[in-house]
Amino acid sequence: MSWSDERVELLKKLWGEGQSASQIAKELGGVTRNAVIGKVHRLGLSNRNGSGGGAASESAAKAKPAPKAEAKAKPAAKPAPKPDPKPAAEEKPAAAPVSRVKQIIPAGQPLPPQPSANEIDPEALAKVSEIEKKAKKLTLMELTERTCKWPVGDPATEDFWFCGLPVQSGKPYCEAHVGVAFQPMSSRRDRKR
DNA sequence: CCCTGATTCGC
DNA sequence: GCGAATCAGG
Repeated sequence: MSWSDERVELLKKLWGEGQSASQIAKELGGVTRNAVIGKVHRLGLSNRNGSGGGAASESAAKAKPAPKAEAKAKPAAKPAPKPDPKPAAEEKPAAAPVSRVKQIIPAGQPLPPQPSANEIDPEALAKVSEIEKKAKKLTLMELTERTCKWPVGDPATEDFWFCGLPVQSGKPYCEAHVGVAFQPMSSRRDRKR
């Protein structure tokens, strides 16, 4: 794979968005994160720093102020070459947070539990619905051992995806979802019955 | 252990 | 120019 014009462009875009090198590598496909990083440097992107011999910035890349400010006005060029077959489906809120997720996932991997119809910490729920906006919206096949496997939406419709955010070490979900998945017992205390 | 980016250096 | 290997930090 070579760095075609378009690929470089996408690289710049994603890098500018603060995507990690590995993430960009995955999206580009055919390259490793090292390749991405190497290219980034050659392109002159990257941070200012000059520690020789190794290590460089400690937490420079992590912080991203708000460098977004460029409206590429490419002349007669294809506006958005998305070689990514993503079935964009965000017309409706489909939101239905967690309360009514149908748990009918094809068989296979670790299946997420269901936040029963119990009352879960409102705070945890709020956190979830908030992070869901940032969810990677991965498909079953894109899940890895380290991506949050929390299902969102109705598996029977197009509005279905997996959270996909980085898992909370060890757990199958990201921090927010771990929050609602593993209730401390405190809040689930018997609902008298 | 997982991850991150940075640098080096043979190709 | 490229990117794997390596390094260094979280």
